[in-house]
Amino acid sequence: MRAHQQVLAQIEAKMLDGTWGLGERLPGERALAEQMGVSRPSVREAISVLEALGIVKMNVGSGPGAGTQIVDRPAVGLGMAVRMHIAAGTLPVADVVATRAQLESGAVRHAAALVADLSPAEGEDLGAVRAALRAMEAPGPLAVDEFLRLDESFHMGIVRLSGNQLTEAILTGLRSAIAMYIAQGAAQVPDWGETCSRLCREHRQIYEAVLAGDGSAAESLSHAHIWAFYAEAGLAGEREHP
Amino acid sequence: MRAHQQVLAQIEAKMLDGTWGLGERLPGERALAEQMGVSRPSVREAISVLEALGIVKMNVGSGPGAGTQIVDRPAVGLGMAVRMHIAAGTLPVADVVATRAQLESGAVRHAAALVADLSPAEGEDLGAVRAALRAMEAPGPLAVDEFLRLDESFHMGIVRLSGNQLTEAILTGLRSAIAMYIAQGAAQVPDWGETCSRLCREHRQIYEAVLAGDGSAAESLSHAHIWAFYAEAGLAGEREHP
DNA sequence: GTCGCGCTGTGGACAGGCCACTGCGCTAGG
DNA sequence: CCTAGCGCAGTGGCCTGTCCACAGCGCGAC
Repeated sequence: MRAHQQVLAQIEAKMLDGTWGLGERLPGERALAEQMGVSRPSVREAISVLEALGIVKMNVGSGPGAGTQIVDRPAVGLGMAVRMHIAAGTLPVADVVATRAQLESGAVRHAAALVADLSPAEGEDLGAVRAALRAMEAPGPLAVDEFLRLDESFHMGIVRLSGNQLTEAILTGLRSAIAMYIAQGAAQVPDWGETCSRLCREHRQIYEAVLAGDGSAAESLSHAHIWAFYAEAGLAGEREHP
Repeated sequence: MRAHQQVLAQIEAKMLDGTWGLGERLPGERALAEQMGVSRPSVREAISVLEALGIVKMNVGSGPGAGTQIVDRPAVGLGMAVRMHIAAGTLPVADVVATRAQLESGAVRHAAALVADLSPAEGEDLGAVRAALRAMEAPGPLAVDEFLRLDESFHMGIVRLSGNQLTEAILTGLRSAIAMYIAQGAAQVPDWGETCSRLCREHRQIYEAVLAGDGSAAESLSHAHIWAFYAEAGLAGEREHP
C-alpha cells in the first residue's frame, strides 16, 4: 500500500477507536510523519485528502485553533466529488437532479412526520425555514441570486428537520455541485417574475403540509416543485421525468 | 488559495472545457508542476485528492496505461467520504441505512418503469440480477459472506437498471462504507438460515414486481425488505423507522 | 501596569535526488 | 531472417533538507 494511504488507514483507525475525536487536534505533521514512519510530504498528501473530504481543517499559526483539527463537514467532500465527476463529463446533471428529487422528497415526508415534537435546535431550524419563506414572499420581485439563496435556506432547513445528517450532507453537496447550472438555468427562464412567485406559492404549500404533519402531501408537493423548476430551467433529463 | 487547490481548480477547468476527457492521460507530474507553476509535491497532493475521489488512477511504468489517467469511479470517493465520517463519529450508521432505503426504493420504482424497453447493456444487468437471484435460491444454506456478495449483485443490478449513475454511485459508496457493519449485523442474527431464506423470497418478489413493471409494488417491497433486514441486524435507528 | 518585540510551533511550499516499475526498441545470437 | 534478451527512458513513489508565513504567547523594557 502506498505511504499516504497507510497514513489514511491509521488515521481512520485512530478515529474509529476513539483515540482522536471530533474537534480534537491531530499531532503536527512532523510528529505524525515520525510516528507513522513516513515522510512529511506523504503525511501532507493524506491530510490533503482528508481536508478535501471535509474531515479535517488545517490552520497555520499556534495556540488554540491552530494545527489540524478534526471537523465535520460531510457536505464538502460529497459536493466536491460530485462536482468533479460532472466536470469529468460522466455524470449528467439530470442524474443529480433526479437524485435530489428522490432524496429531498423523502426527507420532507420524514420531516412532516417528526414536526409534532421538535427539539429546541430543530425549532430553530423551523424558524429559519419560516424566515426564508417570509423573505421570499416579501412584495417586489427578487433577484435570481437572492432568491436562490433564500431557496436554499428554505429547502435545507426542512431537510435538516428530518434529522438525517447524511441526507442533509448529500443534498447540500449536490446543491453546491450544480449551483452553477441552477443559476444559469434560472437566468434563462422566460418570465422570472411569474416563475418566482409560483415557486414561492409552492414553498408555502410545502411548509403548510409539513407543519400539518401531512407527510405524503408534503412529499408529493416537494417532488412536483423540484421537478417543475428543473424542467423549466432546462436541467431535467427526458427519461428521468416521472 | 493554496497551491494544490489551484492545481485542482485548473484540472477541473481543463476537464470542464474538454481539454482532458475521460480515459485520457494527464501530463506527467513534473510537466504538470512546471505548467502550473508549482512544485511537484503540490501537484501530488492535488492528484492524491483526485484519486481518493475516484477521478483519476495513478499507475507507474511506461507505455499505454501508465501515468495518471482520468477514470470514472464516483463510488470510490463517496464511499470513502462516508466511511471516514462514520469513523469520525458524527455520522450514525442508522442515517446511512435510512438514506439507502430512500434512495434504493426510488431507484427500484424507476427501474420497474423502465423495464419494458431495455438497451442491450441493461439487458445484461438484468441477466446479472437473475443470476444472483438463482444463486441465492440454490438449495442448501449460504454462508453469510457469500450471501452478502450475491445480495450486492442483486440490489446493485436493479439499481443499475434505473440508469441513474449518481444514485448508483451513492448506493455503491454507502454499501461499501457500511459493509463492515452489515457483516457484523448479519453474523449476529439469531437464525441465519431462516433469515436468509426469507430475504431470498423477498428478493424474488421484488424481482417479479420490477419485471411486471409494477413500480409502486417494487418500491414498497424494496423499502420493507431493506428496513426489515437492518432492524434484524440491529443497525436501524429507532426514530428513522417508518 | 502596559505595550511591544521576539521566540516558538504550526502549516505551506520548494528543490533536488534516488528508487522501483514498466514497456519499448535495439542488439546479439540462433 | 527471426527471436530472445537486455538496456534505456519515462513514469510514479518517496525521502531529505530547507526556507517562508503566520499566529499566539511570554518576556522584557518602558
